[in-house]
Amino acid sequence: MQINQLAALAGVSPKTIRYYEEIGLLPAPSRTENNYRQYDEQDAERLRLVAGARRLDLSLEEIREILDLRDRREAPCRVLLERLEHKADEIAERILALKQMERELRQLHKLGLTFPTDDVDGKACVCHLVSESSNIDIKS
Amino acid sequence: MQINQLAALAGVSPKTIRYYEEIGLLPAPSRTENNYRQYDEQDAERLRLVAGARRLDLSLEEIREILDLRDRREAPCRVLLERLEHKADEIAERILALKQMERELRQLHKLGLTFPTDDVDGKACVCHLVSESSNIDIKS
DNA sequence: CTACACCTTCCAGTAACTAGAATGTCAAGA
DNA sequence: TCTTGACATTCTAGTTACTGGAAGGTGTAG
Repeated sequence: MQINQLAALAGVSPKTIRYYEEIGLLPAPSRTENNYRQYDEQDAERLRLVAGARRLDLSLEEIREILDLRDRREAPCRVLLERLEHKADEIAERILALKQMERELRQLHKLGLTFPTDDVDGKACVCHLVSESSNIDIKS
Repeated sequence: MQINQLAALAGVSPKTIRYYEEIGLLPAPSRTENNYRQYDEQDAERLRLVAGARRLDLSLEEIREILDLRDRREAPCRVLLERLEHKADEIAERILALKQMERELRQLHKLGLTFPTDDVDGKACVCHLVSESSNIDIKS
């Protein structure tokens, strides 16, 4: 199959596939006589693993590790399982941080609404609040 | 004050300050006779606004808009206020997406635990689950 | 005199692609 | 037969917001 077809199958762009090949994540495939890349089901499976892992937000480096294990015929399952859990923990943390940030933004917004919106220089302006935002204590 | 001092004041690195200057976010400051950058309180205030906004995850382009308004003596508060709200909405969305992803990862992990961990080729391996993860229906 | 801590510029690299230019190949329709 | 369109190829460069490092100048303390 050609690159476009493989791309559709895995849900990525052809550019992405060439990129993965360039960085050595995917092996260089055979070519037809007109120099088109030629893929088979095995390539598709490998790419699906990559794309699936990407969708789960694993980094290309993490994915490379997993593929390397697989290429050395060591079962990557244990490692993959670990990564999955680790990633979930990371995401949970990220969620907490984002929640905190959302709270701050909403607070700042609410506070800013009570301020005049045409005071360029004065202190009574949301700009000033933002400048100082690292120092604002936000309760609740 | 010198660049290091300004950096400490605003909570960013000197490199970052030079970078901001390079892309025109901060004006080129005056120099001492030995070519060191020389900053004053006004510079500090501007950088604090930038740093504060960055901490709230506004992009440099968004910040540039706000600064441009201010430089044209138009009060940027309204725009900034809008941006804050918009950013908060964006973050809320992102949180939802991440929560979904966390759920998926945990599900996958749990499911993977019930599979053998030494099956490189077989379908009964978490690797295979990941390959197919886009197709898995995750309830709850 | 020599560390040491500052400062300067410039070049390169990060992650994971994406955009675009210039060119080649192939099948179908007028 | 010609041309149009949809594929394919390679290459370069851009994205975001910095960070790291090299190579060198400056200023102060011991």
